[in-house]
Amino acid sequence: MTTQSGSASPRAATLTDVARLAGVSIATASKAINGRDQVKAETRLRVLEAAERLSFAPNALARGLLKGRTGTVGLLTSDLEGRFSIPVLMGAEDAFGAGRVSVFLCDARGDAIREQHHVRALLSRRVDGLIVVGSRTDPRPPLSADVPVPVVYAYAPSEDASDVSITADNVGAGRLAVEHLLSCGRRRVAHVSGDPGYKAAQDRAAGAAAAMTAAGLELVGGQTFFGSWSEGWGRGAARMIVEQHGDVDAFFCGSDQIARGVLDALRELGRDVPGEVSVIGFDNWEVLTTNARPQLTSVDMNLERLGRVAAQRLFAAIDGTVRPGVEELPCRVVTRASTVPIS
Amino acid sequence: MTTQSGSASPRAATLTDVARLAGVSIATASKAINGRDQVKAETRLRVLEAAERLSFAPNALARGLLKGRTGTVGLLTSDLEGRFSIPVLMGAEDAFGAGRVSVFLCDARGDAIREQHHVRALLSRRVDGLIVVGSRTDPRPPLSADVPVPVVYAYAPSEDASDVSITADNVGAGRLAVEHLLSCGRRRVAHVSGDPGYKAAQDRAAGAAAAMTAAGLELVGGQTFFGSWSEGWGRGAARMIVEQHGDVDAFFCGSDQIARGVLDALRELGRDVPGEVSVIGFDNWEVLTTNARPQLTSVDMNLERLGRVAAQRLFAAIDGTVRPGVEELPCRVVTRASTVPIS
DNA sequence: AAACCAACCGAAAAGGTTTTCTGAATGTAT
DNA sequence: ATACATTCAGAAAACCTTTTCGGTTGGTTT
Repeated sequence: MTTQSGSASPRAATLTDVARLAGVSIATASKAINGRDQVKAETRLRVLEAAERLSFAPNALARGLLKGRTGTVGLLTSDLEGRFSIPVLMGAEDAFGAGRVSVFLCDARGDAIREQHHVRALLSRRVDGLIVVGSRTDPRPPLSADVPVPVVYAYAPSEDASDVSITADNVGAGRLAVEHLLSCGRRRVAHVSGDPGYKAAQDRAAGAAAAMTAAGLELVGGQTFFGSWSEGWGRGAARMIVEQHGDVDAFFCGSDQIARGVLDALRELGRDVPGEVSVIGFDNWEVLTTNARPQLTSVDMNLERLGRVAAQRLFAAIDGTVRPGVEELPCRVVTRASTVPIS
Repeated sequence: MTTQSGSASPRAATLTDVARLAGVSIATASKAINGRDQVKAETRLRVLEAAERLSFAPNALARGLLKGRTGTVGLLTSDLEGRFSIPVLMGAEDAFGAGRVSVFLCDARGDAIREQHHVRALLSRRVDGLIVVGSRTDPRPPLSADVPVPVVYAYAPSEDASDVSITADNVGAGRLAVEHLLSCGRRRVAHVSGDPGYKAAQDRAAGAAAAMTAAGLELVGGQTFFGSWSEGWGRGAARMIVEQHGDVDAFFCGSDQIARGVLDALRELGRDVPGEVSVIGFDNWEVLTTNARPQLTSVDMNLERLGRVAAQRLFAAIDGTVRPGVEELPCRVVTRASTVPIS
């Protein structure tokens, strides 16, 4: 049964209504509500009561029109389903939500046309700035140059070095992971990673290799085993490596999914984790790490922090202070049962 | 090195600029741009060229102020990290993005105070409507009554039956899952589910029991085995059930995580899936289903569609047409290797 | 008593767009 | 040539808030 809404909303209360009810001019009402000091305490009280009674909410459109600042920012993501954008987005939303800023969310689905379309819409709404969130750490083409508001690129940096970009330090992360394994007393470390077409995969591998070299060691097999970001690849790679290099005593995996596969294969091969072999994953995806047997140590990219930092940089840029270039935030190792020191 | 931005953005072009450049009044410019028919073709062309040259974008604030409609809606979610909100959000974003509507995203983190705060901010920005997305199907308290714009509740319905709510048909989903297992020739179906405090768990269990009854059968153990939404519980429950009811030939799991645990346990017990036992999960979470051995059949709640429908209902409500009550959308079974007909 | 000061309030402009109504110009019918 | 219809352009109001500046009131100083 379809009905017409008899919506009992006559009209949202305006400052004029408040002023009339309080028996003052709109100028005074405005000053009273905004805490300006040109109004007597008693009058202010009267105005505030009136505002309360009418549940008055100042019209942000009118205010934005007047002040040139809207207190809104656009958050442009390329793929919401990807699990990297979400934490970044949360961090940003968090940092903004603390203040008086609201966030427009747009998903471009990796389509440049759609992205352009969204940018236009956002500019038309006079956002104060934009955050562009990518799903890979490979640099991406910048937005068309004539965007009249500050832009910050998060996770996926801009190709243009004069833009402001925030991303995760994947080289450092690779180093951290290997150093953690070494600190557990391991020496024969294999690195199983995903699609080599990802810059993140290459960076982590570079960091891992560097850390091994620094310790006077070499990765098992003398290389990184690239494949796909799947459990299946993890299983296959682990079996192959154990067969060819029986003395392997640690796996640094390029993702938690790969690590899950490695863990499964090791169990089936009768290798004890963490007794004989240590395993560390990447991404610290709770649902995978905490359900693994044993629970999985993993590298956390701190994406939420990344989002927060991006928001802060955007704030700064809106206030006119910019620090162009790519800022790489450190990752951290979250230790669980799959890596323990050799006793 | 921090620098002051020499931002080369003098000022966004306004309609006045366009009009001046085209040598017409702003009224004519407006009409030309908006396709009104009070303007000569040749004049319109001149205006459009001018607008193009200045890359003019009409100020949505001014327009919204005047027309009373802003073309924005608020999307209020209670937990972004939860994986149920995201697809709904995507569907809604999608449905809106197709038109001229932009979406404000707010995450209340399950905190009523923060929610209230966000609602106020959104109303201050004069959104045309609100979608409230929950992370569980348990009914939730409605927003405070004096919200002057239409509200649609998605996934988590409102406790107030006169509100508009869209959710997933979990009873029907339970029935579907069991019917699928029966159609594969199974008769001894066990139902392993998660936290019984979730309405979704109860609903699915009810649907499953009903389907068994309708087929003249009974669930293995005469009940649903509730526990937690984890792989660990799936493993433990499967072991227990196989021990106590050795003739079990199918598992309906309350989540894909539980199903993963069940699959692991069955493999370790030497029970062949899908040869001896069929397993069906719930949520159709790709990363879990497609990486399972064998790949996991699962019930998909179609959350993206749910988001889209919510957006459509909101559109309708904004246009004055409302259909109060809880609308339950059907789920569907996505068949993979873990369930095949007995040959 | 005159001049001055402080405290408070209100009028008005500005911000950019849409829409209505009036006005001008051109063309058509008588 | 006059009356009239038609087509197009522009002036102005409206939307709601903030802020500046001028004005009023009452009290204080010389």
